Amino acid sequence: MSDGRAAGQRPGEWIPSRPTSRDVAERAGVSQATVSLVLRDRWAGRVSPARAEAVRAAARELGYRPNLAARTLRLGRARTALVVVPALTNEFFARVHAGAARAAAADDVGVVLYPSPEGVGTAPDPFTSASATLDGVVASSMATEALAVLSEGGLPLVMLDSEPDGGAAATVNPDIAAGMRLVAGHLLRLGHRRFAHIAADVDSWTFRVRAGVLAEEVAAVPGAEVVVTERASIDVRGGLLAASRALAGPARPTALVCDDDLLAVGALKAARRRGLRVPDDVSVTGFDDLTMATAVEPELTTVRLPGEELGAAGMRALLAVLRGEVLGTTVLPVELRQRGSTAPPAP
Amino acid sequence: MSDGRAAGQRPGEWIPSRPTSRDVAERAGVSQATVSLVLRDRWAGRVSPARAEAVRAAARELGYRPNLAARTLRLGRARTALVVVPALTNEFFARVHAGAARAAAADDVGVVLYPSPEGVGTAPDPFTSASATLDGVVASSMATEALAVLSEGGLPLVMLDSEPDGGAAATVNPDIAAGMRLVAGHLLRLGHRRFAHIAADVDSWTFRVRAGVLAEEVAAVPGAEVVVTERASIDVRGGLLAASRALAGPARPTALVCDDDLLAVGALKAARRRGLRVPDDVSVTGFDDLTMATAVEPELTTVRLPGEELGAAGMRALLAVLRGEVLGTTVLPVELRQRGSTAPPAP
DNA sequence: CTCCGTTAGTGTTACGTATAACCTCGACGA
DNA sequence: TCGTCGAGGTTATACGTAACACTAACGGAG
Repeated sequence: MSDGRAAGQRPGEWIPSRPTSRDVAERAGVSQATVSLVLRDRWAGRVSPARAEAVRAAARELGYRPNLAARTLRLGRARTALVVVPALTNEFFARVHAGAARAAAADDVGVVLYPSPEGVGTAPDPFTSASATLDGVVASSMATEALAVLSEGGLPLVMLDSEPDGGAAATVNPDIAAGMRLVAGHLLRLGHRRFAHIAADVDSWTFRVRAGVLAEEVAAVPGAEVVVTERASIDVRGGLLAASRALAGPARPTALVCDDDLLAVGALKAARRRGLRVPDDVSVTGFDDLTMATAVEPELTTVRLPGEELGAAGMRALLAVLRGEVLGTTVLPVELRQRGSTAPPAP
Repeated sequence: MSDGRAAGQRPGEWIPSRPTSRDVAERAGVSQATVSLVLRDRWAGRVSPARAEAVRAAARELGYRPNLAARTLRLGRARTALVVVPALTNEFFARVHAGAARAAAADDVGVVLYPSPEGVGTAPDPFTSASATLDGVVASSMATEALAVLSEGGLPLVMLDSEPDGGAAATVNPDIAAGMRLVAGHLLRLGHRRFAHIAADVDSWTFRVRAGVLAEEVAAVPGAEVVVTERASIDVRGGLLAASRALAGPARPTALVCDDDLLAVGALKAARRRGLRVPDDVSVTGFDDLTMATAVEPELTTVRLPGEELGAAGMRALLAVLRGEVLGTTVLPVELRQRGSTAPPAP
């Protein structure tokens, strides 16, 4: 090895070697330590302004970027958080991510997104497959089994739309119970008495709450009843199948309460296939207020969950936990968006 | 709250000190070097099976996870690739990511997803905001300005659905031209002669190709014409507005050719609002074959782009480039999905 | 008995950064 | 005159891992 500088034993193949802080130091005629001080803005009263500017100029000319691996190793923390979402395909979680990324960026923290693949058991380990060193985790409404995997990481964990006091360092939830109360109240006031619950087939806290509150609210009105509950995978097809089954029963429900807009869109299709008009023959409601909710005809009455704010609040909670603060559960308000898919039942 | 595991942190400054390979070594009664050899599976003929097993047991008991920052620093490569998508909200790019992640995992490489925020100029630098050390980049059909930012990273770059020979180390494209030819041929055979092009308002290669091929194919048939081209932001609302304008013109088109399913769904709504029936009064086509394409009524005739395969092929290309291979452009086949939104024009 | 190859390890180093600890020099007060 | 102080740096080191270079023991061949 006649290579002067990096005669070291680089394993593997050739790597385009980026300039290091030492290269910058050499070019600026200072020591590596000075470069670090200047570039980290720790130079007040320790480096003269002229030299500081020289260092910055050298860095700019070389296109220097600090090696994140080395920085992380040295500092012991990565200024990076992992955001875990159950599905990327679901627009709601894209919003959650956007909010989390925004909040993190405000604190100069980066975000790595981990979309948990279907079937958590078979999923690759989020902590290594995310390939970044991490300081903490924000995870959205996961199934209980997925939650168990996450808590093994040994990292501060903030849960979104999850059971309060469920072992996480903090929890941030949209007010799911209030959302379902709004839906039930709206439909009951319209005169509906026979409900079907098109439920998600995921065993997570948020869906248990939805089922519980719906049952509760309906039971509070004499003569009202949830005549059938059908479970469905959270996509349009699942909603279609489940709603078809629900509508096929003997005492046909007049309102289909769906745990998710995707299910509701499927329910819309199911109703149409059975020759039922929405909302004249059957009302349909969803959850989330996805773009799709206003893309379909009629537009969906749905509960708007503040996805972006949820992600942002979750990230802020994580950053607070990392600073040593102790947090409990935060609850964010939700809204009912009344649109064309709900109306009084046919007499 | 009283969970023993997660509550193990003292108040104040707590550094999440995970066990290191040295801790494992001590517990197993060997040197740190041996731990590294065993855990990296480099021990064939260098460590006795008994000791190797002891090391693995110690690692398991301590819950040891190698420090990725240290490993990356030592190796000079991260076994991590960045996947850049223009929008997370778009299901198509979720598919691209899924494919890329799958292909990367097969080679034991991790993936970090970077959803380019709106307005690339103002976006935080993808390379630092992704917070991971990276070996290469796979980027999907970006606007030309975004591409410029990416090429500054000094990393091997594979572009998806982009201009061949556009400066990337390799390019993988769905056969967009063939897709548009299928759409145009289908509509022309049905008898359509007056077309509107509902185009994306993004200046990228893929959309220029779509416009070019549509114009070309239509011009090849006497009497056929693209009577209007409307640009729209790639979402349902954008499609609605653009299609409204297109349908308001004097020589009303009988077919709305949309650059994206989201635009097509908007077009469906626009037609309905104007009292036009689809497909009887006007035909509509899209691109991508999103879930939404079959959620609407009528279901969309659209070009299915192989999103997952695109991502996987892109990642395989990147890995090949990292191994030193030289690649050109790969083209993946596309399919026309004929559904209910197209029919012969009214006489 | 010596030489050599093999097996089974260990010692040591470097990766690039951040920072504590140290050094140097001129000005200044006593 | 000397000690002291602060400004303006530099030197040295540690972070955790991977792997090269080395060693020691042992057995068989010459």
